[in-house]
Amino acid sequence: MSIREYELVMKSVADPTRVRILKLLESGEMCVCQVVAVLELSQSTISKHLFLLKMAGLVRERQEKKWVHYSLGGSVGVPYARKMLNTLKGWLNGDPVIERDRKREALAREIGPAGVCERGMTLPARRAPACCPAPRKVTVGSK
Amino acid sequence: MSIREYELVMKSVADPTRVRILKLLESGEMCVCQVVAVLELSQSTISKHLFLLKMAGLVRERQEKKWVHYSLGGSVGVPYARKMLNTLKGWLNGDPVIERDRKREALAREIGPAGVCERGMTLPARRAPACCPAPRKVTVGSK
DNA sequence: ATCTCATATAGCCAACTGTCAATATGAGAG
DNA sequence: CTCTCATATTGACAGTTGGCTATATGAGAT
Repeated sequence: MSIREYELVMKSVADPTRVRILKLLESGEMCVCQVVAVLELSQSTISKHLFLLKMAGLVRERQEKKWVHYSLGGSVGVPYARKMLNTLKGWLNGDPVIERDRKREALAREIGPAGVCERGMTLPARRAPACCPAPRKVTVGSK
Repeated sequence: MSIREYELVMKSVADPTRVRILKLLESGEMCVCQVVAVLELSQSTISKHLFLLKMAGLVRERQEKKWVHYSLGGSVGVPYARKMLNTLKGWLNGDPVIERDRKREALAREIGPAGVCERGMTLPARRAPACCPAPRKVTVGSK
């Protein structure tokens, strides 16, 4: 309702990294390590972005076993958030960055949180054949 | 279409000052001096914001006499911009800041661009009685 | 051609933002 | 209880942003 709340939501969705996260979550919840693996940003960076999205009422969190899963549609009572999430579903679907993320997302969902974490929050090079070892960890989580 | 264009539009509308300008323009075009008078920010600040809004395809400009008038709905071919302008029409209408701006906007429209500029881009204290002199210019344009 | 004045641009500065490496936290497993 | 490990937090740093003052620009008026 207030311009302050509006600003919180809009600034949250305006950032490229955060909108990439939101687009990932459109097809279902993901754990932090999966998001890290897909976007190839540091774990602390992803964690901070998820915190901001949560503050804006755009995502909610759920703990299961050792993983924290995030999903779309946080607290009710944030009308701007829900409206923007809905609008976003129809946007950016043709964007090359988003499409690349989607492919990597499919991989991350295939091998699951445990699989991703075993590999040090990275993804297998190509379709997961459930055989390939993790890459030699020269600089883990780099780039 | 691209995430870059998306970012341009969304960052533009996410700023409180710029959304205030957009809300002003919802009831019709205004010249720069009128926007300055209503928002009580420096002329250069307003000018810069209008430039950014124009770049994002959210506003267009039109010169008439010595004044430049800005209005909503810039270039076609920026789908995000049009969609956001439409969405914004239903938002923030109850916000105290926006409501205050609306009252001042009415004053600015009453006296017109010429009237506003004669007063050094300020507004009369209350309903314009077409008589009151401009305030002594101690520090013009200051808060 | 010159002057005026509304607007645009340039330059500056403090505050904010996004990223990473390093470290702290805390729930599950043993 | 202790250890492990996924996630959160901290601190540092570069880049961006939004505001201002001062100055440039350029179309109308004279």
